[in-house]
Amino acid sequence: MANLPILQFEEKIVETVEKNPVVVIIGETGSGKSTQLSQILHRRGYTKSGVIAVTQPRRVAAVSVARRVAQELDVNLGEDVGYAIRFEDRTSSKTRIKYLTDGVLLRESLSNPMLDDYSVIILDEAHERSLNTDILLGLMKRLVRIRSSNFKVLITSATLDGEKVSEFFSGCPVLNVPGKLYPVEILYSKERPGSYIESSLKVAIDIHVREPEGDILIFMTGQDDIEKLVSKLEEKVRSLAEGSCMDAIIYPLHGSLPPEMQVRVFSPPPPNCRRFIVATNIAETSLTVDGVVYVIDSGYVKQRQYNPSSGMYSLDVIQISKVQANQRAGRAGRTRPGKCYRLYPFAVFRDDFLDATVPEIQRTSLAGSVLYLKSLDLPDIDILKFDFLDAPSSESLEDALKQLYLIDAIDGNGAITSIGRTMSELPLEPSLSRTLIEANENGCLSQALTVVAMLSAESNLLPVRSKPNEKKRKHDESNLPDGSGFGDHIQLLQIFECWDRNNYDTEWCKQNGMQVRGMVFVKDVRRQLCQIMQKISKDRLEVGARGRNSSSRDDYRKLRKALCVGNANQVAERMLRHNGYRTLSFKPQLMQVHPSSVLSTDNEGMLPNYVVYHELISTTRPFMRNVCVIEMSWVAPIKRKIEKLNVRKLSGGPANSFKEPEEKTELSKNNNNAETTPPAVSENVESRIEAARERFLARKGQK
DNA sequence: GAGCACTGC
Repeated sequence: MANLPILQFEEKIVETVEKNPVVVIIGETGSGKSTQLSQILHRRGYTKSGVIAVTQPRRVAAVSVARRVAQELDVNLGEDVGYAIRFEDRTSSKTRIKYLTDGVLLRESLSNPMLDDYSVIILDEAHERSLNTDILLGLMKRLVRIRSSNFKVLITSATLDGEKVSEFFSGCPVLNVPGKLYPVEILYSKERPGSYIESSLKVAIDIHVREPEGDILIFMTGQDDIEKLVSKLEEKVRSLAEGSCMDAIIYPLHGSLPPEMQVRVFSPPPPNCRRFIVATNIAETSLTVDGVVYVIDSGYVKQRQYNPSSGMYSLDVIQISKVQANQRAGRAGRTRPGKCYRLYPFAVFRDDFLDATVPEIQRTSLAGSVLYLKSLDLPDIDILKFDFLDAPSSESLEDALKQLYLIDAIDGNGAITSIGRTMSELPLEPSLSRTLIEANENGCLSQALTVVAMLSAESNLLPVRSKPNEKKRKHDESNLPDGSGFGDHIQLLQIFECWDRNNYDTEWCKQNGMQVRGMVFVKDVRRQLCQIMQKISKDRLEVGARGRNSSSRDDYRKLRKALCVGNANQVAERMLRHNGYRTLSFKPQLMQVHPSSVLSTDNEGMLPNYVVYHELISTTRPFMRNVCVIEMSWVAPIKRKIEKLNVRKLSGGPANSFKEPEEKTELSKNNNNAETTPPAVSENVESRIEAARERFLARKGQK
C-alpha cells in the first residue's frame, strides 16, 4: 500500500479538491485510485460532515474494494467502511466510507434527491460509461450547483476521455495519477487476417514455442469462436513433439460458463505449464487473470445494440475502441513486462478505431431511464434536454416516451402518471413493472411476481449449450412443463411452481438442467419485488408460488391479460396466411417466433393470432423471444391508443418547464442562482438534439 | 429449426 503511486499525489489531490467542487482523476490501472481516494479524503476530514460514497459499475468490485479498504484501515467491514449492493446492505450508522454500485446510488437518489448524507461522491470507472454512471454524471452536475460548496464530486476516468469529462463540468481540473503497470510491447499485424481464429492460433503457438514462460490471454468475440479456437489449440499442442516445449493447458472463459468453470483460471497452474486463456471481453474488466504476460487481441467485440425505430436489439461483432484496445493490452503488464499482439495494423488502430466505446446510453432502450428521470420531478430538468455527457438520439428518446405512453406511465402530454410513479419504485424494466401493477388489480399478483422475476434472470437459467450435453438436455427438458399452449411466460411460471413444490431443491434444478444460481437469483428477486408490492398490494401476498399449488387456467388468463397491458408496446399480429408476425407499434417488419419458444401451432398448423413478446432480437432474422398468447379483444384498446399517439405532444410538455441550460462557466462559482436562469427558446433545444443526433449518425456511419 | 457479449436496480 505504501508505495502506491497515488499517495505521492496526496497533497496535490487534497489541495485541488479543496478549491474545486468537481475534480477529474485520470488513474491508470494499478494507481490505487479505487481504494486510496476515499481514504485520503477520510484522513483529511471529509467524513466529518457526511459519508464518502464511491460508486462502482459492478457488484463484485464494490464488495472487494470495500473489503480491502476495511482491511487497510483495520476496521470491521460494515462499520466504518461498508458497501451496498442489491440484496445486500452492509453499512451502519457508523459507516464513513461506503462503496456501492451506481444502480444503488440512483435508487437512493429517488428517495433522497439531494443525497445529503454524502459529503463526497466519487464516480469510479466513469470511462466505462455505464448507463447508470452517465445518468449520475448529469445528476452530479446539477447537485454541485444546488448543494453547498463543501459538497465534492470526484470522477475517475481514462486518459482519452478525461478532457471531455472536464469540459462537461465547466473545465474542472484534471489530475493525472500514473499507474503501476509494467511496460507492454505492442506488436501490430501487417494486415487484417482473413480469419482471426486461424491467426490467433498461429500467433499463440508461436509464442508457446519461442517465448519464455507466461500465460497467454486471447480475446475472441463469443462462445462459438472460443470453442473453435480451444479445440484447434488442443489439437496443435498435442501435435507438438513431446519435450520440445513446456506443457500447456487451455481454458475457455466466457459469461455463460458455469461459475465453477470460470473460477478455474484463478487457481495456480501446475509447474512448468503454460496456460492459454481464450476469453470474451469478460477478461477485459470483469475478471482479472494473474500470470498473463502475452495478450492476443482480435480487435473485435460482440456488442448488443438497440434500434429505436424498430424496437429491435441486435448483437453485432464490431471493432473495439482505442480505450478497449489499451485496456486489453494492459492485461499483459500486471505482473511483469509483457507483449500484446494486435491482429490488425497500426493504421487501423489509429484511423479506424473510435477513441472510446459508444456509451451504453446510445445503444439501449431508454424507457426505464426516461421514467426514472421523470419520477425525480426535478423542476429545472426536462428529460429531452437533460444534460448528458453524450446525448442519446432524439429518436431514442421519442421511442422511450412512446413506450411509456402506451403502458400508461405518462399521459398524452408527457407528464408522469400515478401508475408511472409506482412503476419507478420497482427495480424492473417498465414493461415488467406495468405488468405487476395490472396483475395487482387483476388478482394474479403472485403469478406475475414469479414470471417477472423469472424474466429478470432469464439468461442465467437455461443450461449451457454444448454439443455433448445437447442430447441429455433435450431428454431432461421434456420433463419440464410446456406452458399449456399459452407460451413461454406461462412455462416460466409453471417451472418456478414446480421448483416451489419441490421445496426449492437444488437437485431438482440439476436434474432438469436449470442453473441453480439463476433460480436462487429468481427467488431473491421475487422476494424483493414482493416487499415493494406489499405496500401497494390489494391482496395478502403469499411468499411461495400460491401456497404450493399450481395456478389454474383462470389464473393463466388473468396473468396473460396483465402481460398484455404491460407489453402494450410489444404486441405482434400474425400474418393471414403464414406464421410470420408483425409489430403493431413499430414500423412494419416481419418477425418470427424464436425457435426456442414452447409456443405451438393448432390443428391447421397455425400459430395464435396475437401474442406479446418480451424481446425482439435480430440474429439471422428478427425473432421474438418469450412470447405469450393474448386475445384479440384485449388488443383493440391498444390499437386505438396507437392511432391517437402524438409523439410531438409527448415530448413537448408544458412550455414553462423549459429552461435554458445553465452557462458552463457558472458552475463552480454561482451555486445559488439555479432559479434565475431564463426560459429556453425551444429552437435551442431542438438544435441541440439535432446536433446530438448527427453526431450519433456520424458515429454509426463510421462503423 | 436457431443460437446469447457484459453489467445492474
